[in-house]
Order: sequence, then C-alpha cells, then structure tokens
Amino acid sequence: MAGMTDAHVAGLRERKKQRTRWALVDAALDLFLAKGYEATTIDEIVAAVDVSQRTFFRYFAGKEDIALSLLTGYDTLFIAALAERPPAEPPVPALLASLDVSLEAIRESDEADTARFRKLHRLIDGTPAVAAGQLRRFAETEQAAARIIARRAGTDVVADPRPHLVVASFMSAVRVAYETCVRDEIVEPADVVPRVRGLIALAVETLPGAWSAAP
Amino acid sequence: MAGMTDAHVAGLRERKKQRTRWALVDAALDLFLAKGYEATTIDEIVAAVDVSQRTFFRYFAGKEDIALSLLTGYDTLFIAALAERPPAEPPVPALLASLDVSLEAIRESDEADTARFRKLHRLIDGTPAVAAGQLRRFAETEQAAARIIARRAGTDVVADPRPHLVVASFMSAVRVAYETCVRDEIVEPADVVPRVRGLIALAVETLPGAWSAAP
DNA sequence: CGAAGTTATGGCAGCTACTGACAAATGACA
DNA sequence: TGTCATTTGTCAGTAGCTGCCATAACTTCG
Repeated sequence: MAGMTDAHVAGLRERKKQRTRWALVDAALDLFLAKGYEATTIDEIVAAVDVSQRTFFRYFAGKEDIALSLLTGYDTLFIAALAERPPAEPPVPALLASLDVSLEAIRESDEADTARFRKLHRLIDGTPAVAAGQLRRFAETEQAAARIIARRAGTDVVADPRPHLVVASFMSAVRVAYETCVRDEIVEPADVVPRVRGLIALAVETLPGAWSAAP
Repeated sequence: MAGMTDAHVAGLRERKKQRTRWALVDAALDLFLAKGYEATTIDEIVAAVDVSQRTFFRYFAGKEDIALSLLTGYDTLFIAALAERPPAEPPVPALLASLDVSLEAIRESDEADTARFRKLHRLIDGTPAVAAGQLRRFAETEQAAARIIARRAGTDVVADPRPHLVVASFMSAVRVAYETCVRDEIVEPADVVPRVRGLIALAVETLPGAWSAAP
C-alpha cells in the first residue's frame, strides 16, 4: 500500500484539494509540536499554508479533527476489513484479523504518513484535548464494528447487546495498547505495531480468566 | 444515603456555594432539555440563577462539565469503594462489588438527584457533545481504577498492563450498559440500576467464551 | 476553443465559549 | 465592630466556529 493519503488518479480539482488538505495537516502537526496544541491558533495554521480560515473549516471540523485526521483512514480500513470477514468466523478472531489489516497498513505507510504518525503520537502524549478526541474515534469505530458483528451473527445491536459487549471489550484492549505506546513514547510505526499485537495477545490470555473469576 | 449533593452542616458560606452550584446545574439541565444543548448559552443559564458568567466558570469547566456534574459524585464513590476492597480479592469481583456500591447510591438518591439523573439521561440521548463527555468520564475513572487494581496486585500500571486491560474491559461493559439505557430511553434510576446489573451479568457469562475463541 | 455551469475559495460580520485582572461585596472570626 | 479571607462581579479580550455572498477556479459541453 502506497499510503492512504495519495490521490492516484483524479481531476486537477480533486488533486489540489488533497494537496491543501495534507498541507494543512502537516502544518498543524508541526505547529502543535513546536509551540503546543492549545497555544497554536487556527490563524497560524492557515497562514502557514496560505489559505483562509474559512477554508480550514471546510476541510476540518476543528482543531481536534485535523490533529486526528490521519487515523480516520486506518479506522475505515479496519471497518472495511471486518465487513469482509466470513460470517461463520467468531467475533474475536474476526476482529483480530481486521486489526491486523489496519496494523499492516500503518506499517507499510509511505514516508509522509509515517512522519505524521510519529508526530501525532508525540502530540497525544500530554495533550488532553487530543487524547479525548481519540476516545471519540474509538467509540465511533466501536459502534460501526458492533453493527457489523451483530449483522454477522444474524441479530441486531438493539435486540442483543452481546456483540456490542464483545466489540467494546476488544476495542478497549486496542485502546489500552495505543495508550501504552503514547505513555512510553513509542512513536515509530515499526515499534507501535508489534507492541499493539503483543498487548492484544496478552489480553487474549488474560481476559478469559479474569472474567471467569466472577462469582 | 440522603444524596451526594446536600451540605449537611457547614458554614453559611459553604452552604451558599452548594446552593448556587446546584441551582446552576438544575437551571442548565432544564434549559438543555427545553431548547436543546447547543442552543442554550451560558448567559441564559446564569441569567436563570442570577449570577455572573464569570461565576459560572468558577464552578464549572464549561457546558459539558455542568451537564455531567451529577455523575462525578457516583464516580468518586465507585473509586473509594474499590480502594476499600480486600487486596486478596480478584479484580473483576472487586470491580463488581464497587459498581454495586455506586448503583445503590444511585438507587437511594434523594428526589433532587433522581430528577437530575432522569434529565441527564434524557439529555445524553441525541446530544453528541455530552455523550463525548461521558467517554472522558469513563476514561478518567478507568485510569484511577487501574491504578488501584495494580497496587492491589503488587504491580505497577506501567510495568504490567494487565490490570489496565481488565479494568478497561470491565468499564467498557459498564459503559455499554449505560448506553443501552440511553438508547432505550430508560431514565428512572429504579430501572437503570437493574438494567446495568443485568448487562454486567451478561458480560460475565459472554466475555470469557468470546475471548477464549481466539486462535 | 470558448461559453456556460459547477464547485471551491475568500472576506466579512457575528456569535459564543472561555480567561485574566482588578475592584467590590460578603461571610468568618476575634 | 473591625479586620481578614474568600467569593463575586465587571470589563476587556482571545479564539473557535458559522452563515452569507461575491469571486475565482476547474469542468464540461457545444
């Protein structure tokens, strides 16, 4: 995969849009790291790319959104992969396989995305607003994944909450894995990916026993 | 328990502060429900209680904070209960027992808190900003709980991520339980409490098997 | 190639959340 | 009652975010 962010073939208009979009993202990440997230204003970001503030808000919902915009691509990949898994497969193996797809995408990203990944992971550490945005992202992905798992099982998320329970538990493990990376300042995709895999494996061997110990 | 919110004995100053605090909360919840969360301004809230806007921000960090302020008391109760559990007890039973303490507190709240609880649950449904605040609350409680569980086990959250994994999984089940209440418009504490208990029981019998099915 | 149509951009005006600094008021306490 | 500590109000300002309309840029089709 050559990266989630390149517009291979498209009209000039579309290519231009992608270019300004990622120029904004890069400018934002650089400024956030240079002078702090809160201290950076939208005006400074748009000045660096020479677009109007109004244009910024046509591309991104806000500061939080631009900071995390890199990751939405990997989320989409995860959900798409999950939807492709064979329906007979149990939930956790399906989730594991789909997670692997997104992890591979992270590992095989081009240099531009890798640089953004590094910067983002360094940013999240010590920036509560961005960390809160992460929570929102995970929650959204969880909703989507739960719907898919429920459909696979032939049930409905409203009628049967068990798919939601399983997905929420799984996603919380993934979230904890990423949080340990941020905490330990592991920013290289090449290091993050095995760390996440390792923590998920640890969850697989820890959680059944932990939940079974309930009276 | 007569409610988390009453200032039994204290100086006049402290009693006055509590009164304005909860007057602000009630005014805010009423306005949020009457004309929508986003459409309600801080100015309208403070006008209803006749305090200055500046005072509002001395009591609450913002709109999101005042909406969820009722729940912080129950969170504190949960964490305090967890810290009191015998160290020999396994994590999930300890978490279950502590959850029961906060659920009992919700059930036995006085009428004022019960009314707030109802309003809040009706508000969260269809108000993404407040729902996002809920996520933050759960994350904070999760951090605190993970530290306690790790200390009980004689380890450290940094050295050993397993306590964090277990707590995150547990809290995600609690969160899913509350989310189903909001979705199904179950707002009465008397109905919410058994629903949460039921979903946690379902998690206990579902999750071990689900996680064990991993290859 | 050029005109007509579509879509992105810029500029502006305005609202609202939120904060710092200082002055005024109000409960606490001797 | 007078002094002290704490809370409150006022004011001015910053910054995120949005609607509106004119203009510029790409696209498409004759």
